[in-house]
Amino acid sequence: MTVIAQRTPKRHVMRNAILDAARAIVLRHGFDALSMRKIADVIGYSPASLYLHFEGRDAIAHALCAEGHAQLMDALRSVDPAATPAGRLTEMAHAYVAFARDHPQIYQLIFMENSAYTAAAMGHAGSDGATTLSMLGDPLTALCTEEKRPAAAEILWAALHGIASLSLTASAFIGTPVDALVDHALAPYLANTAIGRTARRRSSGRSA
Amino acid sequence: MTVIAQRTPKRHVMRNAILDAARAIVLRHGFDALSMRKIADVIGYSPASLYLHFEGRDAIAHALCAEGHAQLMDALRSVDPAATPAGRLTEMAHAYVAFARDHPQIYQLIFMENSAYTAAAMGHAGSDGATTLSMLGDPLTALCTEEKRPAAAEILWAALHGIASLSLTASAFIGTPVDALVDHALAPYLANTAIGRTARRRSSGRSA
DNA sequence: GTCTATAATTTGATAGAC
DNA sequence: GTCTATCAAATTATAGAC
Repeated sequence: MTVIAQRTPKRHVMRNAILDAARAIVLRHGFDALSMRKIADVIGYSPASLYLHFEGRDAIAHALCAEGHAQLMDALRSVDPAATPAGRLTEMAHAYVAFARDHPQIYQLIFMENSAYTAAAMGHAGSDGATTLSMLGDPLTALCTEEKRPAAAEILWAALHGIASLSLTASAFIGTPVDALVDHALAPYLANTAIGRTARRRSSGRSA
Repeated sequence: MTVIAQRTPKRHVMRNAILDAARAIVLRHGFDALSMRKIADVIGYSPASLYLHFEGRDAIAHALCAEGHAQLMDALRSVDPAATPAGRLTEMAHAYVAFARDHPQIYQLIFMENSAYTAAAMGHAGSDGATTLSMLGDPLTALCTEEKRPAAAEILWAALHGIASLSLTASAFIGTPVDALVDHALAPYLANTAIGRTARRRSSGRSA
């Protein structure tokens, strides 16, 4: 932690510069537009230099996946831990689709591209072992029987992903507001927790 | 219909040959692998000839979208029209996810690539005006109040798409069988139609 | 560590002969 | 309608100088 850690001082700096540039390109023009040359241009290095820090384009994509997933986990973690399980679940669900709406290219990279990228995102699983499923499973522990919880988390995740994902590719055909869809997906879990009204209030007061 | 229709006899033939080749490439190696040259190689024509029949790669992709969506509509239409609304809804939902499982590259092209391709698929909307939403809405007419039907169709579609889509990219993280997830998504609509047992039976007896 | 230079491909698309 | 030939560009990745 004192001397050894400084053995390669600039390694992280350069790596981060590459990832910053890559992230910017993906955010602006989508993942297909990501290339080694464009990254090199952005950071003012030659393309050859990138290979000193990453094996290739795919390794950078994998890193972006892990990073994006961690970002999503942070968003889910930002819910008020003092709230009731039902409240936390509601917050989390809305935060999930909001993340997809606010970072569509990242969301698409992580969950809509292919199973390798999804695995790169979930496999790494943040700095701890958190995944979308475990995050949703947490507030569900109080709302489901022990037995039904794993399946419940997957069911809810699938519902939220369906909403988030269709809102990116098929928004022209979805007339119902996204937050109303989310509230509907949550309804079975909140049936008699008297938080229905809260959920309904959230639906109205949301913007970009 | 007699003379005029024969004015351009081979037009459709060539067009179909191109689409057949394009479809084969997408099915085998995914949409990213689709290029004008590869199509030309497959059909034994020069790349230049393709431009006589399609504006470019994107036009071919659009045609594949429309075709793929029509194929999905056919799958949904193949449910027994004599069955009860609840039965038809159940059949349709399972047919939907089965289509995604059996034609993952096509499903991804239509619903997971971008909104332009989704619009190209849904906008065309088969030979009639059918879309995923209207197909699901049909059996729902008998199971929902008139008012709730449009939203119900979108909610169900989102749930099914979430299941289908995650089963393609995140299957490693989904432990619950796909058909069980579908049955769960259907449950609210089938609450008291006594078809729950039928749905449960379907879940066990499915294969590729 | 970084650069220059470049190899080796692949791409979409077009001009013009036939 | 189809082909040959080709353009103009982009891509990943590497070799070797510094």
